Amino acid sequence: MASGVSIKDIARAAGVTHSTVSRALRGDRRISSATAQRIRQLAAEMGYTPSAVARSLVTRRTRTVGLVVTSIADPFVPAVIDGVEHTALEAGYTTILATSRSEPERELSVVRLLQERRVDGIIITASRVGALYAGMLATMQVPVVLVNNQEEGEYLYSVSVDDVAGARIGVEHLLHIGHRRIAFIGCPLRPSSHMRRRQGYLEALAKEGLPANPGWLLEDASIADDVERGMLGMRHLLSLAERPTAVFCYNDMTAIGALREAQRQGIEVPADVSLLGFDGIREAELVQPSLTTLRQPRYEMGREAMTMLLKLLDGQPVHDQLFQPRLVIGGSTAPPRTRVE
Amino acid sequence: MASGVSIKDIARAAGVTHSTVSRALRGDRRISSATAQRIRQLAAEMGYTPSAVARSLVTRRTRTVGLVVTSIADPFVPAVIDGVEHTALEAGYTTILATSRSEPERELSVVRLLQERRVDGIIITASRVGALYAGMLATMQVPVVLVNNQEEGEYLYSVSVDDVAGARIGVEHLLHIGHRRIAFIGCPLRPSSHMRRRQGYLEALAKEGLPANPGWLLEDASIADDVERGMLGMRHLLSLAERPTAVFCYNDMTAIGALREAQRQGIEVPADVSLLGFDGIREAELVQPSLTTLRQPRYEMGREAMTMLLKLLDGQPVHDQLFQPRLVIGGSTAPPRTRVE
DNA sequence: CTGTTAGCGCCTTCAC
DNA sequence: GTGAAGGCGCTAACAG
Repeated sequence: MASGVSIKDIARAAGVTHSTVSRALRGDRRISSATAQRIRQLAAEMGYTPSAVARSLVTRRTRTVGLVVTSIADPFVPAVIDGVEHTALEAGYTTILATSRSEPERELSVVRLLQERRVDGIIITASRVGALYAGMLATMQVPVVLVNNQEEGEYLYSVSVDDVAGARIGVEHLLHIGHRRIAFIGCPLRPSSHMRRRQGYLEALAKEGLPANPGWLLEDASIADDVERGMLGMRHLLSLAERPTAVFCYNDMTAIGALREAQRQGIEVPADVSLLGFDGIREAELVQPSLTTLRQPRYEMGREAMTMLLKLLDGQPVHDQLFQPRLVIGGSTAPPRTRVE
Repeated sequence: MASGVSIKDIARAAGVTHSTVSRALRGDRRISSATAQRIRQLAAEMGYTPSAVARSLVTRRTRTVGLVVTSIADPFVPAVIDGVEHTALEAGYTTILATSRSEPERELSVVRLLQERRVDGIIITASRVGALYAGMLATMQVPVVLVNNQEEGEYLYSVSVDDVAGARIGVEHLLHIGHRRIAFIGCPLRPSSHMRRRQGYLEALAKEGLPANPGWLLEDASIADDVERGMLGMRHLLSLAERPTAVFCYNDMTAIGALREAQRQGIEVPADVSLLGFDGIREAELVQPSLTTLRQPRYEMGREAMTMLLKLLDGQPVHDQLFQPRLVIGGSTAPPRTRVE
């Protein structure tokens, strides 16, 4: 800890009480501008730095929020952090960062740590135990906002992307340019968005009167790494007698894996097979061809989560926010080479 | 803030003093295991969560470190955060994250904020005002560790990558495969590493007896965005009567910009011009062709910075660490098509 | 306008 | 083995 000098020291030097110093330093109108001036001067000279921990003890607010993310290596995460951190700082709040590595126990222990730190509120992205917080909210008096909660069930405040609509719009695009044989490489390890994107995929097919081919619906829960799951998924699809002409991938990193595998086998994208991603991460623009994808407004979602938290801390009512993803057309989708039926 | 229950409440319920509770909860051997057991039981039932802020006030340690980064959008940053955060958590420390946006004033105000929070130590990446902390270290009693400090001058503890050696090795690789006309697109906005990479570049040329062509040494301080500076730099180089056959770019994002511009003009990489990056970020592997680059062990550098901080907090002596970047050969470099002289 | 007093939740001698 | 008392640095009534 720092700067041994406290308001008492300043008080002594100024010949006043520590409460006078406290007031002067915080700009209380009741202090004569003369003494206030003198005190501020002294504080600066003596190198005084107020102690947020002492203040927090008495005000019972730390002006600190906890931000729990799965992993900073997940390309989805950084922009969310950015949105949260900027909004927090603007409001004079500090952000404590913690990673859960997508492990439920770790997520809980990290939340406990944040409680001890007496954060005023908590934001959790891709929580796998979101429902728990509804109950905990009673005991722990801090509000929790979930971003893209990954567990079905009751929970309180949330900011999410509309997975169903996104998937539907994306698959509709594929249908629109002529595809009829469309596969889906999912990610059951993120149960909530997996099911929702799957649903949007099925809805789009159904609307077109197309039956879902179960052999084209990949739901492998054994592979955590997105790129690898995309590669293996693609390898499987390409080995089928009846190949799809387009593949909707759970997210961009999965699509990148699929792309890599296709190119490795000399399959051309999009000429031989079209690829659709989800997320709109920077990497999607860098690969060749660039990915057609559904962009999540990640920065804005981070901002909104923090804004929501600020409202909750202010006692204002809030309602859940559902963000619409936007279709970004890249080079990975094109009409199928051979029209089927 | 949370959980109204304090050790006093537990004391009352257990029929002992709050000091007994304090001891029992922290496993003081002097408390009979019977009462200790009872107290722990009670604490759990009552949903007690110790207050780190109250504890910090008396112990004068927060077990918290501040981590200042330029921007989380900088692809260099996330892995460093990861290394710091993991190491911190292992040691029971919490990480407060703050971004400086590479603005010196903002960096300083953020550091002040961290001081108020009474963090035990601070880690700053790519600081532009590193030297200041040497002086401040006297007043503020918290140690500061700099990662890739971007300002020449006196400072205390640091973890850096060996820019000179990295640049030299990279350019030697270009020379080795036959290039003689090698340009450099620098980044004067990061003064320290710019100068060092420039130096390594010049040293490698000199060792080969090659004069440095000033027209091939680009030092534009007016463009902050790496990709854009790479694009414009490349455009300029391609417009020259005497074109280079290879370009060493300050970092990978700059190289990606250069690559994009070359491809836009129908110039083939590496056939027409070779490209060398620096950093070894994930994006370098995704572009076509993948970049030849110098990989910085970013995660390890984050770990080392935090480890160093822990030692400092423990009163142990530390010495600066210089990490060696590793040459990663990708598809962006090849022998020049036409041998010159 | 300024001083007095109390207490936030916890740790820590010093007694018993 | 446990209690009593004091204080970490600050804010917040309540007096004057």
